[in-house]
Amino acid sequence: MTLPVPPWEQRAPKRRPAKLPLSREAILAAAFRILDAEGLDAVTMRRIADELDTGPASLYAHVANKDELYALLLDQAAGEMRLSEPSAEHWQDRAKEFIRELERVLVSHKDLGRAALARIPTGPNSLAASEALLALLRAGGVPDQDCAWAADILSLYAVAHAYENGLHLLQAGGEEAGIAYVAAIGQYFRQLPTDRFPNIVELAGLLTTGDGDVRFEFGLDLLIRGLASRAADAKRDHG
Amino acid sequence: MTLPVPPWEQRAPKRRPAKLPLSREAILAAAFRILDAEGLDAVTMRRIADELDTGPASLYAHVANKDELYALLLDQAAGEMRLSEPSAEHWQDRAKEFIRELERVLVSHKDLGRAALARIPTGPNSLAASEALLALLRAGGVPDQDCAWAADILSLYAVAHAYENGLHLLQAGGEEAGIAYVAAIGQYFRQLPTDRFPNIVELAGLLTTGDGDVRFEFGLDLLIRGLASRAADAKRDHG
DNA sequence: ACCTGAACACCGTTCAAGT
DNA sequence: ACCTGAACACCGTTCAAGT
Repeated sequence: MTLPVPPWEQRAPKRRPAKLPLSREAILAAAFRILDAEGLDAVTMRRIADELDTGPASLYAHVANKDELYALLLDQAAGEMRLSEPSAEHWQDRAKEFIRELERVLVSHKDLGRAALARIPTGPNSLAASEALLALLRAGGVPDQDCAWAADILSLYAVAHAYENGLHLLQAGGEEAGIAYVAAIGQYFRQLPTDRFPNIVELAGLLTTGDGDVRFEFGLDLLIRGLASRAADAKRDHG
Repeated sequence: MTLPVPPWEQRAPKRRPAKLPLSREAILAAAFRILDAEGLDAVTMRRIADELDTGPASLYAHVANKDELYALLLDQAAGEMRLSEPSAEHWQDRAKEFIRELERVLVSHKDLGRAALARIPTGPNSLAASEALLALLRAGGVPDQDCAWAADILSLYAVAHAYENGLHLLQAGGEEAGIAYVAAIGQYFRQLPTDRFPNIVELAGLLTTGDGDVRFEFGLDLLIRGLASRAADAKRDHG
C-alpha cells in the first residue's frame, strides 16, 4: 500500500539522482559510458553534455575541444593495459603479449582504436606503455633503431586491427552478425568470374576463414619473425 | 508521326554556361576535386552538391549514401594502381612494389586511406588489385592460407600508413610543417623524466628520425621477411 | 572560475512536390 | 526519371551574459 504524496511535496521526477559538479573526471566517465555502449561516433560533446544534464558549452571549461577529449579517452584506456617485465630470452613472446594487450584494451572500448589512428600519444599512460615496449625489445637485443621504429609499427598494427575488430563488433551488432557478414563476402568471392579473378575464386574459402584473433596472430607472427630475422642479421654482421 | 516529348526530356534553356547534367561520374569527379584539394573531411554531400550547383538531395538519385560514395572513390583510386606481373624469383620485390603502389595512390588522394579502413573492398578495381596481389604471392610459393591472410595484412598496412601519412601531409599544411611537428615531439621526449622513461629519453632521436618513406619501408621489410620465413618453414616441413 | 542560452555555421538524409 | 526546396535531427565551437 502506497500513501499518496501531498501536492506540496510533489516534485518534478528527477531522472538522475544527484547532479555532480562538472569536472574532467565526470566528463570522461560519461564519455566512456557512451563509448562502451554505442561506439565512438556517439561520443559527441552534445551527447556528453546531455548525459551530464548540462549544455555542450559547459564542457569547454574542462576540455579544450573534442580532439583533446579523444586523446584523454585514449590515455585513460592505455592505463588499463597490464604491462609485463622485460625478459631477454622471451622477448618475442613479451612483445606479442604487449601488442595483444593493446588490442584487447582498445577493442574492450568498441571502436576507440579509431581515435588512436594518426595520433602520436603523449599522455602519461601511453608514454608508460611505450616505455615498457621499448624496454621489452631492447632486452631482446633488437638494435636501437629497430626498437624505435618497431614500437611504432607494432602499435600501428594493434591499433588498426583494434579499429577494424571493434567496428565489426559494433556495426554488425555482435559477434554472430560479423561472422555472417564475412561468410556472405565469401559467397560473393566464390561467384566471381573465374577467368578474371581465378585466385580470389580459388582462395575464397581461405580469404574468409579465421576469426579476428587468428588473423591478428598471423600478422603478429609476421612482424615478430621479421624483427627477429633483422636482429639475427645485425648480430652476424656486427659480431 | 512524332511522339510527344516527355517533359523531363525537354531541355530547359541553360542560363548558366557550364552546368553539366548530374551523373555518378560528375559527382565522383567533383568529390575527387574536393578530396585532392582539402582532404576527406571536406568531401560532404553538401559540398559536392555546391560544387555541382545543386542541392544535396539531388545526389541521392545517383548514389545511395555517403558510405557508397566513399566506396566508389576508393575503387576509382584502386584503378590508378599500376600492377605488375607475378615472378617466382622476385616475389618479395613484387609484393613490396604492390604495397608501395597502394600506399602511393592513396596518399596521392590525401587522407583517402581513412575511407579504406574497416571496409572490405568489393569494387571491380579493388578486386583486380587483390587478384594481382594473390597471384604475386602464390607465384613465390607462399602457402595458400598465408597468401590469403597476407593479402589482408599487407593491404591493411598500406592503408593504415597511407592514412597517417596523408593526414600529416594535410593537417600540417605540407611536408615541412610535418617534419617540424615530429621534431617538436622529439624535443618533448628528450625532456621527459629520465627515471620514469629512460628508454624513451635515450631513444628520442631514433624515435623521431626517418621520414614517412623509410619508416614505411621498415615495416614492409618486417612483413615480407616474416612471410619468407614462414614460407621457408613450410617448405622444410612439407618437402 | 565556472556555467549557461543562444547563436553560427555546418552535417546526412528524407519526403512531398515539381518538371 | 530526375531534380528540387524545405525540413528533420543532428554536429563542434564561440560568445556575451550570468553567478
